[in-house]
Amino acid sequence: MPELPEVQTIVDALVSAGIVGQRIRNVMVSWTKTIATSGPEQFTRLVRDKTIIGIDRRGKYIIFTLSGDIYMVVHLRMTGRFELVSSSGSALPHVHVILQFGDGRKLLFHDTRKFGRFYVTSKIQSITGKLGPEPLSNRFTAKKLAQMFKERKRRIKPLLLDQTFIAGLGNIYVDEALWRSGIHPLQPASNISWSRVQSLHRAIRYVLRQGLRNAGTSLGKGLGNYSGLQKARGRNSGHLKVFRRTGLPCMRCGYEIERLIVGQRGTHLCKKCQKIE
DNA sequence: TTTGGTGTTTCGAG
DNA sequence: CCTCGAAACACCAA
Repeated sequence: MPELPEVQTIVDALVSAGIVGQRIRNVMVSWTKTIATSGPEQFTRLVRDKTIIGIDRRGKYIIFTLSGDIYMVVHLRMTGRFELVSSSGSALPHVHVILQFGDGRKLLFHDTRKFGRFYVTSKIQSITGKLGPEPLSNRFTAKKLAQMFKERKRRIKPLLLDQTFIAGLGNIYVDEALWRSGIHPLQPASNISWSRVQSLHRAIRYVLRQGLRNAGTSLGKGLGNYSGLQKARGRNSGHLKVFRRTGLPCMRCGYEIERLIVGQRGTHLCKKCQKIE
């Protein structure tokens, strides 16, 4: 599902496709609830004839900066995806929003499970203000992470999934980062040793950069699974060490990978390599 | 056929 | 402060 590397891959693809500079000539909304901040009519009024000035990512949000000091922000949630097509129509089912640009191309928002959301706002802080730090920024250091863990009694996995604690991590990359750093998902955050915090900090940045380098993680072949713009599949699934490897040998020690539920999420770990301290 | 698993966020209850 | 569970949905595998 789209986490930081997948969302960044999509943002990069949109920029490469020359979407920045395009004027939004026409808008179509066919599933009302996809627009979170207003009804479809007002949404159309707000974005039509605006020019896309920039496309950025913050956490798992895609931020389109539009002319007129407004932002159109998209969260893909679980199955949201974009497809860019030339003026002729689309064959995909579950297309809920279409933006047509000045050059005739259309950006289709496709979302099988309809959890994805569009927001329009003039104050970007209303969306991004609550998010935790960006894990790939220079300001996110091991020291900073140790400070963030201090006094936090919560279990490490749900904490890392909390977007107000740190932005952009999801189920896949959290399992991978915990495996790499040898930390048990149920470990209370406040008593992780300094050397393990350093290791986790490195691991988070490593797995995210690896995901980015491989253009994201695509699993399975169903429509619900992540793919980038133009249906491009990510190549990262072959690099996963624990996620969805239940019953297979740990790639570090050979012990069987187990699956448990932590905070209502499927969680994969090696109990030999990942112990509670 | 039916059931349950899938994963992101938000909200309410305890 | 915390944790849990449900809801928003459709699909797919068993």
